[in-house]
Amino acid sequence: MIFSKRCLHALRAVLYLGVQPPEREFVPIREISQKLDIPFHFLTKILKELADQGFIISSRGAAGGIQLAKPTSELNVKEIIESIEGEDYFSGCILGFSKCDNDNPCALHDRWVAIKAEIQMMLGEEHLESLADRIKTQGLRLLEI
Amino acid sequence: MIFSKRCLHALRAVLYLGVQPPEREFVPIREISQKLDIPFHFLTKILKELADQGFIISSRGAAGGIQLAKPTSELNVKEIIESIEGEDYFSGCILGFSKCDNDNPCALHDRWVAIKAEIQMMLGEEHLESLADRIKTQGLRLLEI
DNA sequence: TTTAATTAAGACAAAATGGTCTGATTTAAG
DNA sequence: CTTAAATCAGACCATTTTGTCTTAATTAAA
Ligand code: FES
Ligand code: FES
Repeated sequence: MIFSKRCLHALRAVLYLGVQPPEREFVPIREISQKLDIPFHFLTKILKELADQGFIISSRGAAGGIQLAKPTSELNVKEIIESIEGEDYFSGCILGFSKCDNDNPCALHDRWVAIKAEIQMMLGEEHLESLADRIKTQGLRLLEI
Repeated sequence: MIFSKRCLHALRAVLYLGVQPPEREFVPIREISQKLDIPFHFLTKILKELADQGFIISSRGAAGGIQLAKPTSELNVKEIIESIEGEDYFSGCILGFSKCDNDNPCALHDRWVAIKAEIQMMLGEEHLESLADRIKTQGLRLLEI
């Protein structure tokens, strides 16, 4: 699998927020946990990271929960992934060398940089808005991992 | 990182075999372990898997070691990876759903299947021969992880 | 036939990842 | 002010991955 569980849980949680009707304010983590079948306390920790990174806002207490920090059009998928997996997640060498380096390439370097560029472009273009839109209008799946 | 350590160690070990002069027969695992800085016993276990899968041949005893089971032109990178990571490693859903399914796609499905196809094509085309060739003629790196 | 060099096997340990639990803190509302 | 509902904090546990160690089996060559 390409992404860690933490990252997948994070992505699916923000997607869940993205498909909520705009009038909804704070969504309890318990609800997300139940609807997406993600362990509650685990999810809480993951979402705290997203809050620290400024992707979501959280509010304690009754009527509390979490909420997207920006409009879905400004929430980028690549950025969310990198905030969980690490900044240079998409820049590594496919053969695992410490740095993917034009000046010291591995045997798959040329081919891999081309594909990496496409992946980065793809994820860099995708915002929560487009994903949430597709989920809502085409009924794409969000449940079951 | 995309591939597990086990997979990276396996790939680098067979690459090491691939760049050996053709007259060399069995190469001791200890040599590979030292040259590539891979833990010996760990590497032994990984290579046993490759031997069981028919990619390499091993011989015990003095003057023993391992050897590619076929000409480098017949050893495919994708197959080696799949033998370590699992057959369906390159067919999963990017959002971690249980199956990447045209009939029940996720919000990134269309874009991801396109990129997956490129990755599979790329790795399916690459044989040990081409990689070993590049390493030898262009001095590409094989050391340091 | 002995010895040295090698892989094979499997128990074990360490580290990373994934997950659980309890209690403290905060907040809205009765 | 009290209570209920929520996040926050951190210790803890479980599983998977990675790595270590010891011993057995095998083989070529002295
Ligand atoms: S150095 Fe390996 S992919 Fe660039
Ligand atoms: S269903 Fe998610 S990538 Fe195909």
